[in-house]
Amino acid sequence: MHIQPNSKAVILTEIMLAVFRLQGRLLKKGDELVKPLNLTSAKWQVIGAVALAGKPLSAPQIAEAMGITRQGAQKQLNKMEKDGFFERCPNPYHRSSPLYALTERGIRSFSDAMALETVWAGGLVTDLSLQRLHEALQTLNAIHEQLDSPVPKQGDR
Amino acid sequence: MHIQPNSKAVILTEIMLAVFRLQGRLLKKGDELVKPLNLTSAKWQVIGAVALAGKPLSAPQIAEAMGITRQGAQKQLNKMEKDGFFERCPNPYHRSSPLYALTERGIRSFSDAMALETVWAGGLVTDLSLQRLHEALQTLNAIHEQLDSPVPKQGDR
DNA sequence: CTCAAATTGACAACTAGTTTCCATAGTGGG
DNA sequence: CCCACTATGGAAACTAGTTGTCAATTTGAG
Repeated sequence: MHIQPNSKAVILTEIMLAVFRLQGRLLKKGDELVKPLNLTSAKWQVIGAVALAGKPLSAPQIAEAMGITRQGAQKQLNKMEKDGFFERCPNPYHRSSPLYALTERGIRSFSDAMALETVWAGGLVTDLSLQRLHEALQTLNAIHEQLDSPVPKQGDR
Repeated sequence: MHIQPNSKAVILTEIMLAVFRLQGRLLKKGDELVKPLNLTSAKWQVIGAVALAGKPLSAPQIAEAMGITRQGAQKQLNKMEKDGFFERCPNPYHRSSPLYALTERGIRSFSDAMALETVWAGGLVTDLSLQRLHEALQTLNAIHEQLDSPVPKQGDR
């Protein structure tokens, strides 16, 4: 192989592969972690989006917060409302688009999950410095921003 | 909020969220990138696994290389064989588990995709230093290893 | 007010992966 | 050789997301 080991493109490719592997791992770990709470990683993320907002949100708002499509979020919400994690309440700004509020059960699930996650995450990174973690986070966010910017798409208003 | 902003657990949580966001973005970008080649990110990864191995592989070997389940890889392979990217050839070590070899078309798709990706990746990271990218990669891999370590697997050959 | 555009929810079909179960093929120990 | 065990492929049901279509609601320009 004659690939230059210091080429940015090559490193970026390796970062991409690392991101894919990590994502799979993290989802699986998350599923294990919150299984005792009758949650999955996906449901946990939905609950987290509303919990962190601190107020009921509409389905499209939740989708935006999670970075998934409106329909994807709606699907989860329909199931999770049926399962008692959320309840619909009237949206003063849009009669036919209800806000989803966490029920007692939903709130309890979120704080239980957060507690589990804090313990797990704290034990995971014992031999990585805070500095290193910070820099990695910044680098990932920088890549994400560059991914967003160069394709303005055709959506100019 | 009394969360310590410098707590490792908090940073790790943010890294996890960044990984999720990035993964979604990268898959979408990958789909766009290889769409002209009649590929998707998933198919591209399967082709890449075999191409990088440099020799035909069995379905379970491909699954392992990709970090997905045997059945997941098998599904892609069944479709991609039908679409002419792979052809089965006899496995001297296992009569009923064929090796999957890239066809001419598969080889061409891989090199076309790699060319597109190199151009794209090289243009993406203009304002990140090689050093930063390297460190981020190492950090991600370190996290991945720590995720893996408590659950050792069995199984070569 | 009215009509066009945008937003929204429901639904269907699809991609890509998972788990589970089954039948068969290969392997090694007795 | 035989028998238990493992590896494999196939199929089905499932999770979680996507795109696309449709009808109804909401909004805003004129």
